[in-house]
Amino acid sequence: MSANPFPPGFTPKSDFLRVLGERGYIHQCSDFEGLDAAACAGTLTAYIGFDATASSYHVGNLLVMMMLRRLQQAGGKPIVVMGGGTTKVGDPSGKDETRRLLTDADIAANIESLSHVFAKLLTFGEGPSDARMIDNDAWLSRFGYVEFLRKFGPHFTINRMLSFDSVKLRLDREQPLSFLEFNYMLMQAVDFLELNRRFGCSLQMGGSDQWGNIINGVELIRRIDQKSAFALTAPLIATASGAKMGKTAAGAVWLNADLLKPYDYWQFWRNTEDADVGRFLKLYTDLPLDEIARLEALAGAEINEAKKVLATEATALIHGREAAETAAGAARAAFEQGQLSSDLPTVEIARESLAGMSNTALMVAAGFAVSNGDARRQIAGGAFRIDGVKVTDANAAVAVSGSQAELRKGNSRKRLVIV
RNA sequence: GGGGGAAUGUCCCGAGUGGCAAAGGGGGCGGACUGUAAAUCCGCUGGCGUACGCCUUCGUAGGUUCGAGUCCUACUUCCCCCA
Repeated sequence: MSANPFPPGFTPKSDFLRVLGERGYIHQCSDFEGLDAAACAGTLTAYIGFDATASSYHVGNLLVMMMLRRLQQAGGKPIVVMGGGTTKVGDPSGKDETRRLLTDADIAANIESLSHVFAKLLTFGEGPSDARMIDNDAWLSRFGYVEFLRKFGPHFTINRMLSFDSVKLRLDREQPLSFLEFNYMLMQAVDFLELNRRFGCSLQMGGSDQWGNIINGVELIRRIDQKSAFALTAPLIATASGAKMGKTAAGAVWLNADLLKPYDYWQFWRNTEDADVGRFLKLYTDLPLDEIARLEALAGAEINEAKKVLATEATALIHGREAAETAAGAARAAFEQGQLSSDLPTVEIARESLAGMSNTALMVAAGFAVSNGDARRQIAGGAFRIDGVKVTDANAAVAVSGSQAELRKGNSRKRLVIV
């Protein structure tokens, strides 16, 4: 059981805080008592801001998305703020160098591609606890420079801004922090103020690296409107062996299906470390806690059953129940029955081009190697199999006679080749 | 304004006397062992070529040299001291 995230003597009365606490989402809160009272008093409206710097989110972003889902499940109203405006400036938190500036067109394209995942996790609409999505460019771009400075500048001191981790990290590493980025925290604070006024949004959530940014918003609301608002952050999730969540060989574990196939997404969860299964079930699935407790208690090789449940449930949330079952079935056929499954991710190669193709080229084509040299080294290390037969000669022609074959790299990465 | 230092393999940290594809970690990948896990041990970790090999890399741009990560000049960014 995870440690009690609440201060001594505090027991939440609201479903929202109780569930977040039980399932392990809570790292820090500006005022547990006040937030709990607000959650009990009526519909709690909370927001999380999301960057639009890439075309897909990855599992590292999933945690806070789940917090919005929990809020809605508890009767609250979630607001997704797309950072169309803030992305024009760039959040320095957690980055050790300045990102290249994105064009407005890039940002618009990213937002389009990013929005879909929220529809999977939240119910949108006009009802009291329906989710809303809003782009902060709507208000941030309206301000003139002098107007912005006069309105909000007096409420921030450089002394304090310099003390925030996002700034200190950059300074300590002797990396430049541009004035542009330095302004990011003001913009995020203004977001919170604006949402508080428009929708009565009184809570901002985020990752633990957002604490400083969120607190700035809480204080701005108190100073300008004399109202109370709250900050709540989630812990940084790492695996039991300390690796950051969501980084694998192939890069980030993307949530968009065009960047990472549901099958591979399922595999990601299937390969969870034993020690993380219970924690991840609580965070990344909707299964009830007693069911999770049962799964978590499985010992030895039986814990694999829990991992399959985790994989299927987590995949169903993002890619739908059907895709999750398909992925589970493909894995069952490929791993447990040793059969070819047409549901494995496939690589299609024309018969003519296969004729003279070397094993090296095939491995690159399958996405198992990033370069020919990499493929050669992998083959030398015995990493590559075709239909279970280890490939030994990197330069030999591919030995595939039928119309399809199973490619395998390492113990667990599989692809189907269709000729 | 003056003086002194720093920037290294585009994942991170970090050695580096003019001969360097560049020590060592971490991370990652692969092999063995397993349960598609962890731990442990071993191997790999710039690109192209079957290969003697070729190409591109040490903040940016020039220069000296047969040869430059290493020396010189200018620039960019950061740190420290003096004013």
